[in-house]
Amino acid sequence: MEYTDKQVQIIDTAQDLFAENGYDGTSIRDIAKAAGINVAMVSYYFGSKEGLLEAIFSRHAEYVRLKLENLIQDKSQSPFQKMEVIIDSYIDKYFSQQPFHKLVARSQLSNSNKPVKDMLNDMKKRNQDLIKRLINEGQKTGEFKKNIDVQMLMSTMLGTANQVMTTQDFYREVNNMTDLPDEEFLKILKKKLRAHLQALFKAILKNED
Amino acid sequence: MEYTDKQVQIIDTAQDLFAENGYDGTSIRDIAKAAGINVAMVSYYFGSKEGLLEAIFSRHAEYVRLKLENLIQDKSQSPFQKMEVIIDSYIDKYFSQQPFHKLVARSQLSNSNKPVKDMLNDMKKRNQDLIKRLINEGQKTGEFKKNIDVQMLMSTMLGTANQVMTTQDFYREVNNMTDLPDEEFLKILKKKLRAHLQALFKAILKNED
DNA sequence: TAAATTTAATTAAACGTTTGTTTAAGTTAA
DNA sequence: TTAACTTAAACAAACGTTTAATTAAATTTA
Repeated sequence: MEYTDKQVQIIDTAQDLFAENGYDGTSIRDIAKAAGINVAMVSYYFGSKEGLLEAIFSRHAEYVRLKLENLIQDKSQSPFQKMEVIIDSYIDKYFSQQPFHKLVARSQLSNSNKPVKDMLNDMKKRNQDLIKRLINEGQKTGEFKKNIDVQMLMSTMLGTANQVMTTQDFYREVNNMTDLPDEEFLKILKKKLRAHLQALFKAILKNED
Repeated sequence: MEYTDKQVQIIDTAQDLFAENGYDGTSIRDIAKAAGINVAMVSYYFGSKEGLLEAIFSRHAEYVRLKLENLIQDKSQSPFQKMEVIIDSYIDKYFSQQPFHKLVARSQLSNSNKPVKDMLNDMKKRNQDLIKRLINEGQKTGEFKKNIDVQMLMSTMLGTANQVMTTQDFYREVNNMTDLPDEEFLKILKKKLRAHLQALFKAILKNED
């Protein structure tokens, strides 16, 4: 699916507003106003408000898949090094595209929007299969332990990153970092999260040398 | 704050509907219909729809605090044993009160409802302070490691549990457990999650003997 | 205790907004 | 001269909340 500049502009705007105020909490008029377009354009281009939401997700699905596939085929890195890259790029993506990931989290919690949920599930399944292959590779070389629950492992990565992101203001308050510039605070938070997740993955995945 | 039976009935109904369809996705008329009351009763008892949401959270806050405080003061268990109890009771609560925890997750993602967010943050801060005390205790006895990021640790517990809960249907599908009875599936899932979290906590907290 | 009075609970109807979507007229570009 | 785009206006439906009237319960008075 290809989109014109105007359509992409609508998608981007809607993505931010959906993430900020929720799907139900965002009206088409809000989107139209923020994007500087007429309310009828959403129906014209995407059929409906729900169609717009689907367009938002489909635009991301392909990008993620490609990136993962390329990484896994890379033969210059060991399985655990690849795992570290996955953690890194995941955190980067989480923080650089917070609105989108908030939207994903919201959509997973929601019961409506069956096509959207199916799309998210397909996305996740594909990604998880790729990671499973990576783990199998590491088990063959003896770098990884034998019994690994891939799904629990991924739930920890996604869940922890999500939790840290959604409660970052709380984290900031508790640690007296409210007077720090946003950028610097996020840098520290990312660093902490990265170290934390890598320690967790190491404990679960790696065989003691 | 004390509530009459009728008020509790409204709170319980609203809690389920909010969790299922979101705050914005649930109308006062939906709540009234499901609870078998008139639409005006919500405004009459709780002032507004938002007031109802606050009532939902305030009812839980006290309960959690009491339980945690009692556990920590218990001298018959070691710090790590207490930590295991915390994980267990957390998982139990997560699964037995899924609608409520979905609602919490939704509310944390949402930007509106400042009083509600403040209440959630207070709740979390109190709980985290108690757990911090528990960890300090374990560090004094030498059972726990020195450098522990309590907030990252809690983010992993809450985040992982949340992620597993919200994507349980996906977990079920991928592992070919769709024909299993609900109850049995949840039992297995809880067991896996418990083992997973305990392994994580052990790796992060405990000193090698 | 019985009746009278006050307070609380409950109702249906109506309020003004806002919602997603459609229409029909207009503009721009191919 | 088509076709694609863009618009303002209108649509019915749903929203949270308020109103005023009515019933039920509690309290006071006789």
